[in-house]
Amino acid sequence: MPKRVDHEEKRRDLAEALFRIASTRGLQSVTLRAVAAEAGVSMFQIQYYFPTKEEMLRHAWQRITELGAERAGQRIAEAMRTGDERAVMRACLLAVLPTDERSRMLCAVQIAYFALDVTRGGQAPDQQAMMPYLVRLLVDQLGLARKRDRVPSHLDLQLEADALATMTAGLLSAMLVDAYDAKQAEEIVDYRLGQLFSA
Amino acid sequence: MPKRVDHEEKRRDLAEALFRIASTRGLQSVTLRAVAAEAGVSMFQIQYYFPTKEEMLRHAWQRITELGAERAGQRIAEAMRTGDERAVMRACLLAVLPTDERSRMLCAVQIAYFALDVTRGGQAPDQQAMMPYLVRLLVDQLGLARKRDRVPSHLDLQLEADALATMTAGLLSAMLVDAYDAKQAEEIVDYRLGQLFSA
DNA sequence: GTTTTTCTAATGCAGATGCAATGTAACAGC
DNA sequence: GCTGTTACATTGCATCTGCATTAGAAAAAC
Repeated sequence: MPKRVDHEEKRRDLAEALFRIASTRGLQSVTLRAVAAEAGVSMFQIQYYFPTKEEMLRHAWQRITELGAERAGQRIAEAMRTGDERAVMRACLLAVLPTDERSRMLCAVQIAYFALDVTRGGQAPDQQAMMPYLVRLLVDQLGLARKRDRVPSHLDLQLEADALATMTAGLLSAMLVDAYDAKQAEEIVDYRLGQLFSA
Repeated sequence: MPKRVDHEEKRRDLAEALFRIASTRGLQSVTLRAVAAEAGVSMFQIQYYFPTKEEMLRHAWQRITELGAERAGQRIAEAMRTGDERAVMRACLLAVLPTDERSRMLCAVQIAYFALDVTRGGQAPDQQAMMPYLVRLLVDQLGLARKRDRVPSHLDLQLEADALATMTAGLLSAMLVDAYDAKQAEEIVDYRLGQLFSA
């Protein structure tokens, strides 16, 4: 057999090129030729590794959720090791925000995919899977904190978690248009958590 | 002079056709021919009323912000007549959410434009103008409420307003993918306002 | 050396796209 | 009733799109 190539790695590289185009020129500028040029390969390779454009976009979406879950998972797992509910919740809320250039790019692309799904019948399988997971985690942590009397018992855990999760989602959008920066986002999240864990 | 036509009204009609396409098939499906077909006119009319496609998209964006501001403005003005700060804030937070089919369509289109702006250098003039305006209004209302001892004095008005505004933005996105419905959104908003105005 | 995989390079193609040119019907003012 | 402006239809065009095909070469396992 000839030059052995890791197909999955190659696909990941091509997906990165796609991200670069989508984040700087928009998802509608993602064409087979554009991705090929950005990746520095011939247009044939794109067709070689992806049977169709739709499949390329689908794979890139899968990849971006993978990267996002990886990033968030690391930070949350790290916070979980402390056993501090507030730290875990803080990690949950901040881990998905665009804090550096890399995450900013990925978030921009995610927004583009999100808009595409919203405007086309609403098939957003992974988008719908992330939010409920985040909310459930927050509810659980709040439940633990309540058991330890770290948060007041009169709180509605579900509604608190909903409020926090949606706030983070809005914060993500706002940060992408530079309405808030990373420091301000931390401040807002810490302020809210402070309210819950103080009273 | 011949058949006098209200150009602005015609442009509004064409913009509505554009919204219908963008909200059901995505913004990348908005072509001169598609808009013409959707509006039931010849393709030439599109070119006649808009010098270029870019200009058509720009006009439609301007129109959608106009419609949004109109809707929100009405509800907020109505609430302001009561003189109740909590009612005003409630109106601010709920007025921008997609509660019926019409607003849902417009919000979907807005998200599409938003994604386009985020992924293309970040020129989002009106997007950046709406959020600060909403936050300022919330800060003002909180200030009034504090003067009347309706909210605790230890609140950080700016951070509270930021938290509420971003929560609404996130709620909007979540509602578009049916993660929450209008009733749940009201519940969350009322819960949060209840916290502020009870303690 | 043979074979199989990976890739280049070139090309074609049918459809869609934005845009422009040309032709024409209607209606207001004189 | 002519004239000229306005509103519109039709057609064509260069370009780009996704997708397919072809001929061939480089490279590593056998």
